Amino acid sequence: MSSDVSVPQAGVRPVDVDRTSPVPLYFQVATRLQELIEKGEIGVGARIENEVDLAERLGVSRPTTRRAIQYLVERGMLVRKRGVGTQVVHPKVRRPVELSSLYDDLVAGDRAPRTEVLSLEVMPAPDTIAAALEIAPGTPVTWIERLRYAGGEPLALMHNAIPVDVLPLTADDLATHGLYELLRRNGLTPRIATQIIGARSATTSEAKILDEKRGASLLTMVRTAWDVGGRALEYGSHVYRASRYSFELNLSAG
Amino acid sequence: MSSDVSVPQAGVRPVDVDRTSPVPLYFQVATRLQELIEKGEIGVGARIENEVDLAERLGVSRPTTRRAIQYLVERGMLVRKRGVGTQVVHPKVRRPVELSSLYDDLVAGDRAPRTEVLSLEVMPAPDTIAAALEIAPGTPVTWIERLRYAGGEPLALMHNAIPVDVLPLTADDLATHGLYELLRRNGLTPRIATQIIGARSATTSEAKILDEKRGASLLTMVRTAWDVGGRALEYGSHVYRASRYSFELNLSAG
DNA sequence: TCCCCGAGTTTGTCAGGACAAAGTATTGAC
DNA sequence: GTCAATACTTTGTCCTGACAAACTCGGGGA
Repeated sequence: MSSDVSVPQAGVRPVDVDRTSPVPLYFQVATRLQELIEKGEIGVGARIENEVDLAERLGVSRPTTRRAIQYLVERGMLVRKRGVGTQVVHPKVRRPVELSSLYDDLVAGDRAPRTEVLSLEVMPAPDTIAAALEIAPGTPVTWIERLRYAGGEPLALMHNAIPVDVLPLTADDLATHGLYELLRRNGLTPRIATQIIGARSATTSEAKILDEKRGASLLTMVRTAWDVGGRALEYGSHVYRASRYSFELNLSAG
Repeated sequence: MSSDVSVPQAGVRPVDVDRTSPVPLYFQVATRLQELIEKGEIGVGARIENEVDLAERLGVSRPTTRRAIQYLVERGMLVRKRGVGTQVVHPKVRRPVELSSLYDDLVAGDRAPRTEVLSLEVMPAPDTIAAALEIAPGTPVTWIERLRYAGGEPLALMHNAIPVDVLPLTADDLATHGLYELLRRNGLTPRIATQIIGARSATTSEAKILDEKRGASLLTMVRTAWDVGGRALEYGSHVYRASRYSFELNLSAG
């Protein structure tokens, strides 16, 4: 096999682990390996040393080494095959990162984002929103309408509903902070969300607000986010100018 | 704590594991636990038995039990806290499942899908496609144009490019099998993909093919998929009728 | 009554050993 | 020379044992 030539055994220098440190040994090993991989010192496609030898040289047990490797395998940096060995995968294929967090970071990437709170009121939840949030219809929610700008242009019209017993909100808060930032600051961590992305033509009023022609294509996104306890934190129904915005996602299988 | 009342200890019947089976013990235990949780026999929020007792009653070692529990923790069904125990999380919060695989399963869900191959030819890759696939411009690729129906109506117009040295394709193959099915059958497993979802208005010819009015909103999706080795397998540029289709995604954070 | 401290519980980390299973490379027979 | 059986390498599974760290809860002291 010619591939053997291009798959050199990569070594990890021995003296590495610090047994006085409070950070677990397996994590120290994993971090060390990750560094070597990211610096390119182990090279894409290279086989790393086998578990047994690596454990011996680092002075830790095989289960500890194994756990370190497993950690990196789960993060998508390594691939193991029984009877073969453990290889470094291509950087392009890494990042099992769940998904681009939300939407803010996308606009924040290059263009100066700005958010204008058009309205904010507490009202009883209508049926559709109550259903999405899995709360009783009529439960008081804070209903927010915001207009997001990027690069001086309107980008998105966002509607959100947050149950008041989840978090009371004021317009001042939202003027300076993102909704998710406010949630997190109050100990409310969204864990999963379901999104539906679609498209439709702009209504006359939407077109006016977003500075588009009537009938222009809009991207729509409806989302509900839950925390660890399964409590719905937020419902959102947003429309984006398709001419200025798109969703980018990285998915990983297996 | 009143929560103790609502958090009963849930038991797992002892005789369960089959040591003659080729399926690993930890997996047998994990499967058993998962069944109990999904059937609701352990109830949301309930604490499961502690590792040590569970291991003893099942007749396996603690590491094995631990691994089984860990497996379910990683899948988002359980949450552990040191000094506290292991709890069943709310079903809504489960499913760190990466993402709905692709598109096929969505239409396959309820409506009878059908695919018509409009054209298939081998041609040198134009610059944009070559760039997306990270191959040299002019490298021969199979260029496919397909029309997907669901429930008797046209749903999407799909364009794909697959490098011929990745997989040679024929129209017959594609008439009866999905593109990803063909890839997988040939040992080509897409591992990650980047997608960009946007929207725009239909051109006249698109509107005609898709049975829409001119200027109707279309969902657009551009995707490149790579295998474990970082080799680009497929480039796709698809348009969907926004009136009949939307993307649903479940994302999970941290 | 309130607070702090310690005992008990439960998960987290780590070691060392043993065998099984899958893949690769070598050897041997034809 | 080709092919199949064998030996070897490497990861996968499983065990026993031990101690540490985080959390809960009850008792004792101020």
